[in-house]
Amino acid sequence: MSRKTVSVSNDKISDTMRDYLAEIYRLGHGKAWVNNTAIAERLDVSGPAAVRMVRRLDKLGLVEHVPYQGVKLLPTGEKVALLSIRRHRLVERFLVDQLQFGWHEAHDQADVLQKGINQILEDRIDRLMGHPETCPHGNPIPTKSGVMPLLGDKPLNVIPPGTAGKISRVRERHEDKLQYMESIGLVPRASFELISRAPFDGPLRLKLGQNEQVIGHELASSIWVLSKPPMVMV
Amino acid sequence: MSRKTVSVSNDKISDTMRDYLAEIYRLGHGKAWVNNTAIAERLDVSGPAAVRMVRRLDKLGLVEHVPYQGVKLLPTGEKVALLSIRRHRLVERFLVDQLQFGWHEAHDQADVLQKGINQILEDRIDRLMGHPETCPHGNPIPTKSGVMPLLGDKPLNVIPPGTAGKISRVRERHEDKLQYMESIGLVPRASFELISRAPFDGPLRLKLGQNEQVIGHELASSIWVLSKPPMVMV
DNA sequence: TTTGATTTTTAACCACTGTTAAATTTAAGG
DNA sequence: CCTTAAATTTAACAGTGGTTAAAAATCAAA
Repeated sequence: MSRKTVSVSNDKISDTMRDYLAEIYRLGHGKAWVNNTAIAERLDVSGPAAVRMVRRLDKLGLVEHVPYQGVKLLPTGEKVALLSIRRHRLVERFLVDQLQFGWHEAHDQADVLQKGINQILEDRIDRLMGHPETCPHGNPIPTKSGVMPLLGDKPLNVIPPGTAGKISRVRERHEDKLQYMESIGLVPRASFELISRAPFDGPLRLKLGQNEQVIGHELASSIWVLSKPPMVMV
Repeated sequence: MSRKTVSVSNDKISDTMRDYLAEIYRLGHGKAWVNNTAIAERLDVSGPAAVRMVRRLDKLGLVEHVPYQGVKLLPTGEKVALLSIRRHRLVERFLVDQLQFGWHEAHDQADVLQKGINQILEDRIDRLMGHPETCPHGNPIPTKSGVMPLLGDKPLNVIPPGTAGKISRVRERHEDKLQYMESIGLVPRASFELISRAPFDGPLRLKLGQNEQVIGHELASSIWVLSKPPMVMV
């Protein structure tokens, strides 16, 4: 074991703390400063509750908190966050593949079920699901050692028309939007071809399977894809 | 709906309270007085913690507590207890049938997983498991309306030699004993025939499948069976 | 640059569930 | 019937995680 050990003893970190850390990761994509009002909103708690927790996490060396500016994960905290996100995404996978939940319900239901998952259950689920690599929305599942796999994908609204590829993930939290996307075949692993993109953040036309769909710019920005650049006429 | 409604608003009852209520049911089989030192032991908390909780449950009208004597479930509390036990047993069933856990691990693991189960998940599990009637140990699963089905079974150590029947359930909590019982085929739904029973709480001989087994009196008292009385020579 | 609005933090509080140490009650034996 | 041991309850306290109201800091606009 050459890897440096996490410097906070594991049982000092409560489930609630893990929830906060995971949410900080999600909000900052692991890097950026996050203001704790956003944390409070996401976790549905009051501002002061978030402030106090953030300061506690700071004391433990899990995050860096600069008053009136925000909070950022430190390496130790990031690892805790990633392990929590791993568990969350495995549970989502389980809910959708085994318990017949829809992908639009997966996130919230996973928040509930996750409270009852320990390491034994997590490992069992991982094994029974065949060590899945992504959650139902296409997000990669961090490894057991706390590393987030990189996909190298990009949002649909930045790639040039003519590009073909596969949808990698859907970064959207609203249930109704998720249901709509599913209904038109906008799901991870689906093949697509971007036909055109109107300027000034206008709508996009794309081919999905046999059909052609037109979607708004905002929706497009939540759809991430893997693609080769289009052939260019010389 | 002619049934009288539970008189305590549901959200006044915490998960911890449900744990206490369920444990009181298990200790008193729903009827007898239970001393709260026993509760404390089962839930692995201090005596005072149990005392305070019992008094709180008393205030809510869920149990009757007589100081220095013990505690007994009132109808409202019993219903809450039974619904908690229902969830517990469904989760045990799920763990064993779906997640490949052994029946000896089921109880403790279910205590963990149950924390993450809400009504939606419970119903889903119930449906996917085909509305099972018993937990892996053979205990009946209370109905959704909070009624415990009666089995009419008896402990093996009180039935007369010569009796044949089926094992209905195994009331044993020790993991090693459960594993042993499973290894000799002493599991719910197994057919048996009691060959002899030595006096003075001596060992019992019984036929299980093709084999004959000898078991101690104490073990026998935890094995409950359904049987017709033996033919008697006149 | 000063003011006023907004964001963020501090202060003070509450509820729940756990703890240990002390007091009390019950029960049992001489 | 009294004494002592054991069981049970009370008292006092700790930690977590939530709340609202007030204070302080930041930001934007006049």
